[in-house]
Amino acid sequence: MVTRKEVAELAKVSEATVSYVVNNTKNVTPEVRERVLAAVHKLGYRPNMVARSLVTKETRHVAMLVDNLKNPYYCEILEGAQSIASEAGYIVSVLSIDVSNKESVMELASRGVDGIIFAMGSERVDKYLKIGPPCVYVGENVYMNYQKAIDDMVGCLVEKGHRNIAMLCGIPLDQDNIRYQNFVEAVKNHGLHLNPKLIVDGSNGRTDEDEGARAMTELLSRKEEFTAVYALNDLMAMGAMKVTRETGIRIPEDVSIIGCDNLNILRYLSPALSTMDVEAFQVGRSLMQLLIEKIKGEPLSSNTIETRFICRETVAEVGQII
Amino acid sequence: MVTRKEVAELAKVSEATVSYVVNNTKNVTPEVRERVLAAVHKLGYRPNMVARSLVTKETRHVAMLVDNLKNPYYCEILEGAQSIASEAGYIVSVLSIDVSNKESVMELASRGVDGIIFAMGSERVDKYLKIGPPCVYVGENVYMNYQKAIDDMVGCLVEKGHRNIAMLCGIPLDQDNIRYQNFVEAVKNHGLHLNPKLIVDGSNGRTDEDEGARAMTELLSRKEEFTAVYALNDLMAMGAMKVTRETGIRIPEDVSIIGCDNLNILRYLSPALSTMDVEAFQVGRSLMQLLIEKIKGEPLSSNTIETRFICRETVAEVGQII
DNA sequence: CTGAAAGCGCTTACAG
DNA sequence: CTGAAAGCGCTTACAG
Repeated sequence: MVTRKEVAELAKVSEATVSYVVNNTKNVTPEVRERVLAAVHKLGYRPNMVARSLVTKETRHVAMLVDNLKNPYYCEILEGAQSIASEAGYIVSVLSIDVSNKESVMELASRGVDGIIFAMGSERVDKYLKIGPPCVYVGENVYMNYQKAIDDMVGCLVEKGHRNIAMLCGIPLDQDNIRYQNFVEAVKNHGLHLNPKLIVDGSNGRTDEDEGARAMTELLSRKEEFTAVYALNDLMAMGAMKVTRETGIRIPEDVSIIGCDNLNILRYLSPALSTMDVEAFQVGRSLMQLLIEKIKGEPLSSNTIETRFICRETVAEVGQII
Repeated sequence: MVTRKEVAELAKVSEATVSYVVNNTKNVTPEVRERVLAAVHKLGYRPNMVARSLVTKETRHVAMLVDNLKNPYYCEILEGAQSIASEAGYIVSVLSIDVSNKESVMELASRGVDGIIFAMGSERVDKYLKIGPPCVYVGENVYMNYQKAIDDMVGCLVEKGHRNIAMLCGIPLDQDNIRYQNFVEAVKNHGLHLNPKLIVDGSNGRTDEDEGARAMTELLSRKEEFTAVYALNDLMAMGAMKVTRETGIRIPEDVSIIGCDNLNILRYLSPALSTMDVEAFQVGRSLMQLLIEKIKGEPLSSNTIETRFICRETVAEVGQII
């Protein structure tokens, strides 16, 4: 790499002056400016960001923590975040984290990341982490309002004659499982009785297809009556669909299934999965935007994303005989 | 952040000694060592990686460039790369790049990344880029041998009576489109005639569902006879399936469809897409492994990944009436 | 308008 | 075994 020193020598100015014109941070006479620019161009000089970071204390590098990178939902959030980041000169690294690992957060801090996006819906880390870079949390700084979508979903099911709706929870109930709470609320709102045996709690904190399959298997083994299943997210719903089909139960004739996230891929499933749109790309944008504000020390605003129930082919009238 | 200086003061040693024990890089008497460690622990000291990088010239940060982050295939590669990276103390950032953009590679260089993984199957960048960090390329350093899988695929189709097999190419033919070349070879090997009108070239370099839909539409508009379609990757195959279904053509009764990548998600499609397994996770691991070797200046070995045709429900006998 | 100098937090010969 | 000192490539008051 060519350094500032070489540019200074070629342009016959001091190293400081090179910085001044490169960063456009001080008035410089046009002639000097031109000389420096010419030298920069000729040598192909680019400032060493590591050195710059050491003095400015900012790396323009943020991290995004997810619990399952394979979930396309996170890819969309990431793309959203990157769209804002690249405009602002930031770069974002995604890391898969098993648990909310204090150690790995500390390592990120020592790497000098300017901020961290917690994209997984888990508990906060910076509460017991006084130091460390600014953080934003999905569910907190960007709040996703599932209540209306879940209300609509339950309403739609009730209208079609469903009374016994199961839920595959994924995230354990002892953690903040907003979607579960919203579901309980929605069930009440529609005058249904909530049968606790139709609620399958999460086990290992995973929320992927395998967990969906596991939870569905568990649900079936309970021998309770149900005509609809709401899974925490689309991946779990897909796992549940697989188990359901393999058991010989028809979708949607025998059981209706609903997911959440509105993954792009769903449009290619058959039957097409009913779900809730959560505008993941927009969530990513908002998270990054808020993080940048927080980094700059601006008063932290927060953002609410509305979600929306999308009824597709996996939902049908109860008792419909085909 | 607490600095080395504070640790030195608390432990009553020089700053150099702190480095020596933290990095375990020189013999230090046990007593001194203990004193330093105690101070480190008490203060919660972590070395500032930015400062360290400035002198060691390594950031243990690598970048991975992809053309479509939404393709789960890249997520698997990324996970593979990260599994090796985290063991070796590296962190990897993914960046979506529209074209093989020299400018963005230069920016990564000025950020001090230690290396770059080119995961998209596009042309090399470092050929006309003398400076810049070490790079590894999928298709070059990790070579994916599609020939056998594609041979098997064509063989399987021929056996089922197919004679006119179309291909949706995605990557333009003027770039290195290995899978297209392998396909041409395989068609020859099985004594078939290659009808150029059944080859749909890529348009914009995209290789996603939309491009698959576009290419399939284009293929149908040509009014040529065909009974099978091989798409560059699973995403394109899914786009093609959608268009096919919407046109009222049945899969696989009227047309067989084959993709490539063996995305996890395929197991949940119906009919299940035939594809080729490319061991994306393993590809990621190999890429990262090779990159680390290259960074260390070790003689660069290369790696071949074998692929394998997987016949599922989207392939059927030709002319089969149901 | 320009530059000499201090300093960012580290590593690592080198001398004691 | 320990530490004083130079240096990594920058930014930025400060003085001229």
